[in-house]
Amino acid sequence: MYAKVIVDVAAARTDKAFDYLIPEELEEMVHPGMRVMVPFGPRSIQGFVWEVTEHTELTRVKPVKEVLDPSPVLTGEMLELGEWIAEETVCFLITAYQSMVPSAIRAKPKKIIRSNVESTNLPEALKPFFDGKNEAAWDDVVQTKEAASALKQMTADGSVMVDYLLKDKTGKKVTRMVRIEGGKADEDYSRILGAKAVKQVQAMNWISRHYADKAVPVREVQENARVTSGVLQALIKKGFLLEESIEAYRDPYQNRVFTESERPSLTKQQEKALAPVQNALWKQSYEPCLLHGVTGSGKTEVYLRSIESVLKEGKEAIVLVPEISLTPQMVERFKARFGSEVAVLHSALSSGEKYDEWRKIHRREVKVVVGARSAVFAPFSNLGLLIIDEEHEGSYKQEDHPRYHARQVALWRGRWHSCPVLMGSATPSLESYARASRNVYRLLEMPKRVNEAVMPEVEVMDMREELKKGNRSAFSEQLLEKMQDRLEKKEQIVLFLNRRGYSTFVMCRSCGYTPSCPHCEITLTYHNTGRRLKCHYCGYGEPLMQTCPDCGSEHIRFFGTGTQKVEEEITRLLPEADVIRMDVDTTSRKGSHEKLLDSFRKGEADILLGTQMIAKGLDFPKITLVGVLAADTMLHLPDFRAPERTFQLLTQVSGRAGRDKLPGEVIVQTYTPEHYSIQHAKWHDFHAFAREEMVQRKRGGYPPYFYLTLITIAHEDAAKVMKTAARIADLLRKQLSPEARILGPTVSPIARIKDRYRYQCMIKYKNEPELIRILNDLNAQYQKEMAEENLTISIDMEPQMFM
DNA sequence: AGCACGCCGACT
DNA sequence: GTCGGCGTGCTC
Repeated sequence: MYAKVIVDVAAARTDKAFDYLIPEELEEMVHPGMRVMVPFGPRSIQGFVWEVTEHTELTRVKPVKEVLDPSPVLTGEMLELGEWIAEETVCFLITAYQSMVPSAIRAKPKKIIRSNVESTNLPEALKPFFDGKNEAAWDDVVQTKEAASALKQMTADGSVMVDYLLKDKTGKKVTRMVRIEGGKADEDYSRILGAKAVKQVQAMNWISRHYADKAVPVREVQENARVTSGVLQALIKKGFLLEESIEAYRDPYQNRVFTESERPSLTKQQEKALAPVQNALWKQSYEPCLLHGVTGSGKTEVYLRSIESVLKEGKEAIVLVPEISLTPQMVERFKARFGSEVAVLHSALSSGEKYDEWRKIHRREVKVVVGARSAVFAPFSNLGLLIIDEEHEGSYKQEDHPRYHARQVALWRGRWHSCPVLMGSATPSLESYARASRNVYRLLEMPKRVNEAVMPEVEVMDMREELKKGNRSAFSEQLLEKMQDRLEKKEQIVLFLNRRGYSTFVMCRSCGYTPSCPHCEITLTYHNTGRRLKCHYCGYGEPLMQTCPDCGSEHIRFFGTGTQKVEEEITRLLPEADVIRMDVDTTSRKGSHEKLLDSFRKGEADILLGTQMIAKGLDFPKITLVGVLAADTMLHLPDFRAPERTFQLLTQVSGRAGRDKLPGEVIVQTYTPEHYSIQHAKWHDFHAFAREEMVQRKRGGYPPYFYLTLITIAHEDAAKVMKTAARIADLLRKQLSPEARILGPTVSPIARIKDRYRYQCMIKYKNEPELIRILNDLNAQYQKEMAEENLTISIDMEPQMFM
């Protein structure tokens, strides 16, 4: 028997299956989807078994060395899905497979040297590394020239061997347990053990009273029977106790109690949305559904009910949620309803915790997974439903290899399992909305809020007028007045500003000099903490200059407003208000995000001021005023989705207000009040916005009318980048059909990052069956330059970002 | 991606 | 003469 193995070497030339002989003694143990160690050239590496066959075309095959898994880590479905992802996103197969398993099982083999020479006979240069043992770490030895050269000689004459030690990164946590040896329970221990063994008797009595016939964690006995581990050890030795260990899971939620709140009854519109999903589930048919429900319409309850149906069918469900809205509140709702049947996967978990959650899924111990993007790969084999909450979110697209879109993966899996895929949003992406309009997806609408709550009143403030009145602050008069009003009424305020730091940039008033990053083509942002200028792309920082380095002037001015500056301004204008600021600078520490929100919920602050991250999921009844300080910050970015993102953001943010009994009010400050994104958001009119935006998309040749592919070329040498980009554009024009539009090459919106110049080409197309092949050829053609000269050509199918 | 093989310049 | 520089090519 032979195994076709995808080896763990992410390179163009190794991006295929390699054949290995399965030794007879391993024949029963090797199955597709398992990891194996195989010899590869002079070394030994890991790979995934892709297929087990009886034949090979080759005459010389090496044998599989070791099987790493007792059961496959990749199911047959995953193996096939990986192929699809590799093809669709133009990446290596191994890259696709690696992204499907938790990082903890991506074991890194450690290279070690074994010597078969007496340690005293070793060359002087090597002695310190072996330190009397016959093993040394390869990485340490090759650090110095002398040692490396001595090693080389010894390898040549066979007196040392290089070996690979597979370090178990998984670190399964075990709990030590004891149980009473059969037939020995309930005896008179003080008689058997003797009156002198007080502690041993104490331990046995406690165990027989509480755990007569089952195992108990050692720690529990120690704590409750007040004995030390030595006592238990003695009992094990005497044969009164049996020692065993069970695998423990690190449960990040172990200290929380989730109480099932009352299950709300469904509204008419919720029932209407739920029915088609249930039908598809019962009929076992693939059915993509777009659930368009306004903020506060109760989408989550529809998700919960459809999952209930899935569980009743004995099937499994995946719920995808954007990383930032995967808050404890969100998790709580699922844990409360489905208890221990839920696993949670998100980036805040340690790699060990992620691995534990993954194992629960792998072992079929849970039936529901709630998680961010990569949770779409949860290894269920009997899926009944996939849910994508906030379907429009750009973060579902992975920005590095493999550049997959979780929504596309979810649809693929839905088709594989013949089950419904439920995509929900208050502001669907135009791509999905267009598909729903053409009946490719089933459109489910929930236009009303639950509890008869009304949509908040949105007022648009023209900041140009404020400027004319001489108001240079971040707040319009109206907003400030209303803030004062809420403070008096003890209601809460949310202020949104999509810009962290203190100010956008600083400029010399005398000569106009603006400091920019020496490594990236981007102006530096001023941060008040530490009075430093920072680059938001590479992290470079420098102290704020006292005088202009160009002209020596002392007149340095701050332009633009960031969250830090607004915070300062609030303290000045409304000294009685308590403010919580939330942005990447205040939430970088683990758990701080949660802590800040918690304290706001408890009413410990009046104002929550934050960036993007506060736009979603906040559901606090006392918020009655939402202020968007600068609605047009994202409107003028060089991205065709800018209007869409602005509309989505305004809708999401204003959805935070008036979710309970108290009516909400929203104030949107802008310099372009007439813009359609802002106007339609004001009237909560998604359909009108979509209609108008579709016209723009058609005119510009953008999705959903055209598909896009973005090719970015980067290198330290600007001339080389330009030349290569031009050649690539040329090549594409020659090979693609005349219907395809190739734009560029042009300088990327960020022309240089970390000292590398960037150019890009964009392909707009409707139907190019040869495109993938052409892109693969392109990769092959430049493979050498990419490997040797640090040239990068990155191919992004259906990009979400254009920077 | 590694890693060895191989063919040319400066050293004991 | 040899050590070691890194170009070239292969890995079942």
